[in-house]
Amino acid sequence: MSDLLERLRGRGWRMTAQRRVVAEVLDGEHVHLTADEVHARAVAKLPEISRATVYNTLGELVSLGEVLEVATDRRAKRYDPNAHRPHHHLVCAQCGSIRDVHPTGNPLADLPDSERFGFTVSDVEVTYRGLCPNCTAA
Amino acid sequence: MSDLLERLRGRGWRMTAQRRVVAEVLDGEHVHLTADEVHARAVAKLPEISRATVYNTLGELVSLGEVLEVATDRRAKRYDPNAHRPHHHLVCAQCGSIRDVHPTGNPLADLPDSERFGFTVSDVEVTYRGLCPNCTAA
DNA sequence: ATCCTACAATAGACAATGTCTAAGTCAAGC
DNA sequence: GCTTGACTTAGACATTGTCTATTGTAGGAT
Repeated sequence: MSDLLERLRGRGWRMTAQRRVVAEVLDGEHVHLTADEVHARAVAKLPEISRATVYNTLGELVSLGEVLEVATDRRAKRYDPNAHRPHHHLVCAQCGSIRDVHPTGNPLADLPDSERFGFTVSDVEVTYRGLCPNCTAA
Repeated sequence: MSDLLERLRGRGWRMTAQRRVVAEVLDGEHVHLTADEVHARAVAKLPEISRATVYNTLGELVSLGEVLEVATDRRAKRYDPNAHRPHHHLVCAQCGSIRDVHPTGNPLADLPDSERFGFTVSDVEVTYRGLCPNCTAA
């Protein structure tokens, strides 16, 4: 994730303790935290960080294309640091846990012109839903 | 949509003016209203209907499988009365307008076991994003 | 090493969407 | 036409996110 910090510095980002902490929290595979979860973990490392700063920083990371926003359910947006490898999501309908998945096939090719209604289609997002192993057992 | 009212009566629904109005508002193809939009249109027909009733009724229709919830963007949930014909959505990234689409292919078959992480996968939701004809022109 | 200044962080008010509760109302069966 | 329990209502409350005015500070200039 220090790669990330380097990249951001190269883009003229001013490096602050708050931004470093947010970037650290968002490190790893299959990480999909809500803004509030990011805030909670950031506070653990830097108690005086404010909610607004976390929201601002997340918004900046999204604008810069370093983090993806995922809206898999009706609740809070989640932030996915795995922005540089295209993927889709598998969501547990019960507990909300999320995994990154890489289906075969190309859904963009599956949308015929007659179904495009004159839109310029640029992107597609696939969300699989089901029960995770824990919730299946219960 | 009177089909719908009949089906609901058959399931023991008490028929009220409020529920009838909500069902009427949700009639048609490519209809994807937010709860507030449903409320606004319902008020036009029945001025004293309350917000809570609209939310309750929408929730009941979703539970009964007569209406789908669609969360295409970070904003309000939308309600899709086209619940009995499986379909996906094409969303304008600029203005948020939505069309129902029917892609070829079967994305469920495109998720190998090795990418299921022990989940029991039951459903898949595909959201295409792009610019609608209006927003492309602008 | 210290100073400046524009950019960043803060607290908290505000906004949008959705949920809950207590009390009153009414559809439908008797 | 009663009765009753399901339905509706108004508005308080909860959650998530945004904005603003003020204070602080990173990093270049001196």
